[in-house]
Amino acid sequence: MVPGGEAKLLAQLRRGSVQYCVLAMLRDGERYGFELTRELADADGLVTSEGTVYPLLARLRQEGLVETSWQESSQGPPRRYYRLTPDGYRALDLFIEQWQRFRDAIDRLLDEESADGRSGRERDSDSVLPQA
Amino acid sequence: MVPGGEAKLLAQLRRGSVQYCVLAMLRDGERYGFELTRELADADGLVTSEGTVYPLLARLRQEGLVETSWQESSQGPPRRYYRLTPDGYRALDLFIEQWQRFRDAIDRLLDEESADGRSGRERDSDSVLPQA
DNA sequence: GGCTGGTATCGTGCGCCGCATGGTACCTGG
DNA sequence: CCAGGTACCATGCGGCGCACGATACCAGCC
Repeated sequence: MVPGGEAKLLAQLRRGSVQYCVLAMLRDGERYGFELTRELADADGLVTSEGTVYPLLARLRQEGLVETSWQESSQGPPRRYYRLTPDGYRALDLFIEQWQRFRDAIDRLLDEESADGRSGRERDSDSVLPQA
Repeated sequence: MVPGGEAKLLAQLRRGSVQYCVLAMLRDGERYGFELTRELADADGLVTSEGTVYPLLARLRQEGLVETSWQESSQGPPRRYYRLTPDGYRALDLFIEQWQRFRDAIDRLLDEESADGRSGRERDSDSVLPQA
């Protein structure tokens, strides 16, 4: 079991959800890329980086889910602010619905099997039982 | 918004979790591929197909997370049964831990932003205030 | 015998997206 | 003038879900 295998595991898990996390973060007002990156990086279990966020934002823009505007900053280079379009809101709502179903499906599967719910499986009795 | 966009959305979401669902299903006894495929297909929010499951099982075998044995069936071709190895159990436990953190992170993000939870963001005060 | 349809296995190739890498530009402080 | 923080971006790789198609065994039917 390679150390850092968790990283790969999580990288796969994040697929398809990171972009909607960004949409969710834009729900109550506009933000800029660097800010979004920092917040995602801080969020427990969602360690991302600029290399993830910027290409992602470019895609969202191409798909018309967000709009942008440049605004000068008092310190540092100008920032590109992102805000949701109506399509963006719709996409987010759709995701939330799908996410809940997906999440519950996984939870159900993990719980059922772990919780000694072996009501009627034949279980051929040889069995390994690792004492981890 | 293309109809069937949900399918793509879910296909991405499933990434990195389907294989662990399979491991979870093998937790309490051995099963064969076709059976696993049907159960996953029936599970709400997890519509997969043989094209997903068989290559996945091959990978799990290569990585040593499952072992297999052929058993004849009273009707139809012989079946290849899969069961967890100790490494398989460990991988599953690791996933469950990571999954819960990930799941909670997403839930927190979706809830916070929707529930007007903007308690203490500094929000650099120069700026714009979009009246969305 | 041939034909259909269900059960069961497997291989190949595409597409998507997270991420590592590396590059540019602005501003401040030493 | 250079280091370091802020802010933006493009490119290419890798992994995995999935569509598609192939193979084989068995039962029923005419």
